[in-house]
Amino acid sequence: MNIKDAAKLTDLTSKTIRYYEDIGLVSPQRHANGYRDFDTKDVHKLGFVSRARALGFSIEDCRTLLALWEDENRANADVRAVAQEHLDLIEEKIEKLQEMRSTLTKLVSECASGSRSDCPILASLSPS
Amino acid sequence: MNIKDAAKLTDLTSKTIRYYEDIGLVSPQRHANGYRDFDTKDVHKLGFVSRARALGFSIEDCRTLLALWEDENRANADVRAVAQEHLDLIEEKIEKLQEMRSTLTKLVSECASGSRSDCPILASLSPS
DNA sequence: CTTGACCTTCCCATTACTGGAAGGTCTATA
DNA sequence: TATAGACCTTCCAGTAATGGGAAGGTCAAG
Repeated sequence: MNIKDAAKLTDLTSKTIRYYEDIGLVSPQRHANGYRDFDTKDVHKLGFVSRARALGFSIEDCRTLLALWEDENRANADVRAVAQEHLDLIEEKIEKLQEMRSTLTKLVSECASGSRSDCPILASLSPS
Repeated sequence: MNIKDAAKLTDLTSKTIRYYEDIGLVSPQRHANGYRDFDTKDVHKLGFVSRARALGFSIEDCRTLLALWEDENRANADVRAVAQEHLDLIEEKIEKLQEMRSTLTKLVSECASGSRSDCPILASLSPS
């Protein structure tokens, strides 16, 4: 299967798939003309990575998860550890963003309601 | 004032300040020996940017906000618009992250509780 | 006069791609 | 058979916002 078809099946772009080959996530065969030839296994791997990325896993996490996926003797705990670590990162990001949101929401609403000429948003950013 | 002192006053690093000069956010004078010389106004600008960055504003947002800050005739609505747009972005990110969190939390807990050999996390990433 | 803490510029690395140029290949149609 | 256009290839550069580190200049203290 050519790259575009593989891309369609995995919700990736051809560009991205080439990049994934560059960094060693997949290694499709080549046709005589040099075109990449993706088999079922390649497509499954790409789909796996695509879904993991959609859950926010980093490429390196994906690499690890792929290896675990292909490892008959893996321990579930190893997979769980990767996911848990990622989850912790997500929690952190959410908290940080919620803090920003809280501050900004307040400033924006103050700025909206006041008809005065000084802007609460700029004021909060200005040196005290 | 030398760069390190400006950095300390603004919670930035010297590296970051040099970068901000590169991209035109500040333009400190130079001493005869070539060292940057930050005056009060430079430091205020850097502090402004530092605080805006801490609220998640992009560098380009910071550039816009700085310009508005220095514009005597600015309209509050302009500032509010920048902040509101940023706020919308933050909301989006939070929602996306919360979705990821919800999915991952479920998978991790399933993986933790089950003593079976198939891993729910890997299973959810595998091709259907 | 030397040490160590600064300062400078410059270039490379990061993350996960995306865009584009230059050129080769395949297939269908005129 | 010629050609259009839809693919494919590689390679190079750019993104955001820094961080790391090399190579070298400067300054103040002891």
